[in-house]
Amino acid sequence: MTRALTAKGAATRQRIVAGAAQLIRAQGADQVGLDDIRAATATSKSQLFHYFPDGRAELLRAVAVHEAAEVLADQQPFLDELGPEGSWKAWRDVVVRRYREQGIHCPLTALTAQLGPSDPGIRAVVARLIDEWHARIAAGVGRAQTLGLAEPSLRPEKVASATLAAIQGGVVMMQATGSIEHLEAALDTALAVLAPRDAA
Amino acid sequence: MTRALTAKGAATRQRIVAGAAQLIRAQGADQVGLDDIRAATATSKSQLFHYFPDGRAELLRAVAVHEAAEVLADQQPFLDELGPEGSWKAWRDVVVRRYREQGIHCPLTALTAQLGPSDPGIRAVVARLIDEWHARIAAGVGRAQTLGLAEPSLRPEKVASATLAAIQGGVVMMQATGSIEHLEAALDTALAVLAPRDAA
DNA sequence: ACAAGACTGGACCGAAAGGTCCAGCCTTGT
DNA sequence: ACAAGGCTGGACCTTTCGGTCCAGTCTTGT
Repeated sequence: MTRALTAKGAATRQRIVAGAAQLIRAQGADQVGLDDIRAATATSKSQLFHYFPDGRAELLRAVAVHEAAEVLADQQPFLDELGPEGSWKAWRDVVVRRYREQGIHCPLTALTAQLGPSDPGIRAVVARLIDEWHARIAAGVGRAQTLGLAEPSLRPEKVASATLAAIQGGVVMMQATGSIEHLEAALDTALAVLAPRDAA
Repeated sequence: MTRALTAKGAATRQRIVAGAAQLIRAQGADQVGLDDIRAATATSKSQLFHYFPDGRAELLRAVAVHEAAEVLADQQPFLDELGPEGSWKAWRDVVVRRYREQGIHCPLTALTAQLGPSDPGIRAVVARLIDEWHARIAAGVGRAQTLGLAEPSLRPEKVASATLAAIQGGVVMMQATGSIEHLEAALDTALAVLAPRDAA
């Protein structure tokens, strides 16, 4: 952590992480070797180990951090504006579109299921992402309640858990079946408690 | 498929599949090599390839089939008795207990995320499991409606999608955070539409 | 200008793991 | 009893892949 990185070095490191993340998103973590990353980022073996002395494991942790930040960034500004009328649908559409476009490739799933089990560090990164995501949704529920748009008796954390689980579960089902319908149905159902008249 | 298997051969094959499934459940698919399976099942390399000529890939497909059947079997008889008053809670408790006990090790997740992406055959097995599971839940919703215990306007398939997604998503969140609370909250919320007074 | 050290290229190594092969044993059907 | 062929053991091959090493180049601070 006390390494001295020049501007050039930082750029190279960033290029490696971004390139590796893209490969992993597209092909799955266990399908991507250091050689693939090396080729995709126009680097050499020694550069990989220069910037990530602990090798593959450290690089993958960096990818996890990168992807976790990306997941939240993709939902902005909608995620932090949850609360008002229409804000839920706008966010929902962003989420659904995002998963529809990237198909079966979910960075979170790739990291949790493929790397998490054998790497506590990555597990921690994903756990923090879940917590953060959960907190932001819960905050939105709270704002909706303040605005008088949601039942005051609802517990925001519980609604947030259900909503987030609907997304994650919908993605799992999409990855298995190839259909995005389950995701839409689950997310709509979870959000129905906030705007009952929108439920189908 | 037209192979001639004696009783002894079938038993050995079954032992290999069950042993491999257990290892994969405990350690993750990519952590289990043919040598581990060989050691755990007291077999030799040639036996593995005798019963699974296509090697590792074919064996993993067999494990997928085995695990998929297990997932549904574990929920019986509760799954097929969904509908009446109290049946949902009984089933919910079975599901929650099951995941609480096996912790972060979910056979479905292991297969989908670790093997599915690179093996269409396994994807198909998991897809069929999802469809079957979904259909059984939907059937239960239909029975509840017939019994007058659920809103007739509910679409059973949509409720089933939301419920199944709540389970899958809750498991993903449990694997990441280590807490089963999200799973319980999500599943309870999804089932709340069937018995509104039970919702917290 | 000139060290110090950050940066880069690529050959090389060793372990791991999937897969092959063949020789010998056991079961089955006639 | 005796082939035919399923069943088993284990040595061996081959490729992949993470990781090491070293020599050489470019940057930076003084």
